[in-house]
Amino acid sequence: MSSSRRQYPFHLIEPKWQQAWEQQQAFRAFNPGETVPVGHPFGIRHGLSGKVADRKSLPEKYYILDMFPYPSGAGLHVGHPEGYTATDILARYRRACGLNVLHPMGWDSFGLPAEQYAVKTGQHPRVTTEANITNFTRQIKSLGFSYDWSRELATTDVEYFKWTQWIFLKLYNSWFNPATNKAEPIEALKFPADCTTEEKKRAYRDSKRLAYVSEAPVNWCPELGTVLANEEVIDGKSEVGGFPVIRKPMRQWMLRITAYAEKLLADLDTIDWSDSLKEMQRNWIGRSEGAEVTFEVVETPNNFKNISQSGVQFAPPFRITVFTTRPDTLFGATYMVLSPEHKLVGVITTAEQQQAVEDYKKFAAGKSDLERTELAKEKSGVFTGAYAINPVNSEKIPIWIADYVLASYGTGAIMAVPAHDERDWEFAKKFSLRIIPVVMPPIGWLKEHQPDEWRELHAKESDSSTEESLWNGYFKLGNTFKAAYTETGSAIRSKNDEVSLNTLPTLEAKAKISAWLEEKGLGKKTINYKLRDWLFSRQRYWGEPFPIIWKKDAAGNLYHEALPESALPLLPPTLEDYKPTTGGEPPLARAKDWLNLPDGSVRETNTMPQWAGSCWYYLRYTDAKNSTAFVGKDADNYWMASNGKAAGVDLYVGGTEHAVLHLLYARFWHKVLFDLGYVTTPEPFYKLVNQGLILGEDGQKMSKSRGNVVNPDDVLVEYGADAFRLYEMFMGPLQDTKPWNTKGVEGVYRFLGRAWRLFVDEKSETAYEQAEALAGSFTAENAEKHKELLDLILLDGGITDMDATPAQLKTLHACIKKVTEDLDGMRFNTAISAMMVFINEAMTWQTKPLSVMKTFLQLLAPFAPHIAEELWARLHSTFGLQATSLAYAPWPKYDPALLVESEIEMPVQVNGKFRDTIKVAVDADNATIEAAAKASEKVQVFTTGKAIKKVIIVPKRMVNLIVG
RNA sequence: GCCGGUGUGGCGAAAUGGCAGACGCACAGGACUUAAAAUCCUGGGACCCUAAAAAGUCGUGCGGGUUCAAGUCCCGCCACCGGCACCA
Repeated sequence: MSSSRRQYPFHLIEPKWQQAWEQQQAFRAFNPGETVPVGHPFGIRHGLSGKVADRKSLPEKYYILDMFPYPSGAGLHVGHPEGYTATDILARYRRACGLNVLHPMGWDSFGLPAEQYAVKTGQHPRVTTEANITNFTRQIKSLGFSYDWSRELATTDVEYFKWTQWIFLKLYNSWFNPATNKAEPIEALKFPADCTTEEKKRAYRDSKRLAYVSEAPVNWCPELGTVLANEEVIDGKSEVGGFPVIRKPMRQWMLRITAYAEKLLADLDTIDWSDSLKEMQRNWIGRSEGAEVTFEVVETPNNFKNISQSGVQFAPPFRITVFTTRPDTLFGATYMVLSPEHKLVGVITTAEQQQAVEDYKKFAAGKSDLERTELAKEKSGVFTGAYAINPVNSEKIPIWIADYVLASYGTGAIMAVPAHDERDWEFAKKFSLRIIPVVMPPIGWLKEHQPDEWRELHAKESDSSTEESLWNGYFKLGNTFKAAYTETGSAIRSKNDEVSLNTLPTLEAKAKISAWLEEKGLGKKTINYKLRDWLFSRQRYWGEPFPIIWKKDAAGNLYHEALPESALPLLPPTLEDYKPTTGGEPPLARAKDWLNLPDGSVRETNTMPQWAGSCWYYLRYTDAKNSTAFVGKDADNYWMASNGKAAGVDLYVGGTEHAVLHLLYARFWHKVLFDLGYVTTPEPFYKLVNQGLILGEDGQKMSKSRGNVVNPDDVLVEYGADAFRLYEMFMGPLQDTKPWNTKGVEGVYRFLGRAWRLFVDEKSETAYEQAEALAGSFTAENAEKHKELLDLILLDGGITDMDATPAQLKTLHACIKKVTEDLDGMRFNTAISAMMVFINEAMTWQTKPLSVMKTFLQLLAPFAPHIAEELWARLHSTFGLQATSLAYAPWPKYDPALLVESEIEMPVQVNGKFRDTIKVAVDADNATIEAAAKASEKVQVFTTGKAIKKVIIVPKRMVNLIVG
């Protein structure tokens, strides 16, 4: 900590204004139907003081949102305020522009750390969570953000998670109707004819619900004691903590997000997000178009064991359906591969291969996800002993199993075309399977991969040979590919009695064979997605309990049933022991009283993941106190409804880490709520910006272990909130990754000091300092006294009520223009540099016009609101003006006429090289400009004795003389 | 491997196809001071020449191209960052 003198008394100014804003509720946003208190600055600005704000009288809305933080014990990190400052600047700017700005903050407060702390100490997670929220609130408030704190929420609030549970019930009680392409209530779903019993009806509905129970291999993390969603597993390790994750079959709740794959993908085109983020979501959804093709398995004397699986009897003939994106290569399919988990494996395997197949299945099942990725280089698999018939050429092809075919994608089975697929190629090479090329590559491909063959062919052929004749020669010589050719090309050797693909380019070949397959009932066009359903239950204590109970039917089988809405909120039980169990039994199961209901049914003991609460918090902010609905119609209509192009949240700022987690989940929930008619827009976040990572001073990612973490509290003590805010924005473009530099904070701090000294009287400041020294350092107790001291500082006599000179006006209006345009484009760093330019210029003025200085404070206010408010208030009282709130003062407009120069400098080039500048009248004609350029001595050095061949004049820009 | 992004002084960074390096940091020199800090003023891409300057040459990851003119547009590479990764 330096002992240097403060640039200005930010330690008095900042608490003073934060308190004033809070008392006045200055940044409260008003909903339609609310009464605007008399004297509220918003009401004064918009003529609504003391009136009920109906939708027509309210100005246009602007909803600007931060990703709410998880209130960790470590407190605020410098990365949090980066996004928060950006949104705060824009919120303040839009307010000044006259919009009704909704800018809320809250807490994503369910989560693992509080629970782990509870396991260690026995302290209830609610206690630590509340303490952390208190600390976060203090830190965030000390930065002077203009949040509407009346809308604060926490996902752990009973009044909040009641509605999270309510939305879950909506998911549970809905299904996706492909005919109408939207979610509908499950009661409206018609039963098929064979649903004759209650059990069958129940099973049918359960198979359609958007929230359903599935018994399948899931991601189990033993260290965390819970299952995880696919999105939470990175390279076989948990996203939180980096612990190993294994596959384990468990009964879990799933959300049918795959029903929305197409909408989630298509609607990306309607929203304004960065390309990279949209691309991440597109990749995650992973749409691919192709066809399903059915192959019949050949019956041999020693295969086809008559086995029943999950109660379903299997009987021949057996058919295997595969998914392929290249149906045009079907003639090149020389074998098939099933995933080891494929349900037909046990049925078709021959006696001879029985043991090998069993061993391989065990081997594959024993691999963790991590091992599977690491071993990906080497293909493995075994022959089942069975064969299938290729439907296009009746060839008998062997059926293998291999773990490079995934059970969870497509149909869990493939046709292998080794000539045209990298993976099939490797597998075929390893196990000496046939390779038949059926797509003709460009001849250049042969030159690259098989130069010897290429030379041989070229030697034989004439110059006029076509690629086709070269390839014909190639195959005639008995050559075959030495690598897989996976691109498109013309089909070859793809012909049977009914259909020929030969000579067709890939796209047409695909269409032709698909049509033929469809006609024959052998296949159909299909679209597949990589996206899997969302695993939605966790074996944890600190999460929303599911509003579900389990009952037994007449046969003694368990079935689930939803609680009625009237039973909400369903509170979790109090526990002594929050520990997860090793077997995957949730901690809630320990609470026997809570678990067992009088009628013999039991409660669901899993809880929802942390993402549940963050899936809809942005909706709750619009109507945070509503006790009869998760959000009221009017509130949703006003804050989320379409206005021109924008819909939903107008601007959402947060980190990239949520690209395929929160941002995908929230879009999914929103679309369901939209389909069911509860919200008015199909997308929640119209525009989204990712702030870049702030690195440590050493250029490395900030982390405790590296010891390079910057604590905002420390920066605030030394430089104040305004300097902190300004620095975070001055570092560089918001979206960029950039390193922290404490010297840089000093730079903007000095800028604020220069701005301060432009206004205040140096002598009175000295008097204040002496008084402050006597009064002792600033504490909460002597805050009032210090505030009085602050009043000792008087304005500088250099500010006068005179007219501004044209030069001064020009400086000011250039600044207004730049700052306004940069705010619209979210270029905060260059906006700040424009204000620095203004201050550097204003420092040279003998006298400073009041009007100019007032306007400058308005420009500064969104960035450094405390110092701006203080100086604004002082200017008004000193000059006896009516005190108004700076926060709602109308944003200044620049006058283009003032920026017009009478004389301008133009660069002169000779042969494209800059040589001199000339001064000409702004409206000078080309002849005058040319003459002035030629008259320049520096230019003449390069033109004398040479002919000027051409003169290029771009008015108001430059002159270029071309000499020969 | 595939997709997306980024490459500009010692550092963070600016530049509607038109004077590259605004603004800030660090640095150097000066003023003020007994001294320091703070503040204020001045300087600055590299090279070459010079006592100093002027003038000149080169310069936005590398190689080409379009253009009177390219950091900016086009083609081909390289490096780094982020995401996905046996998805048929």
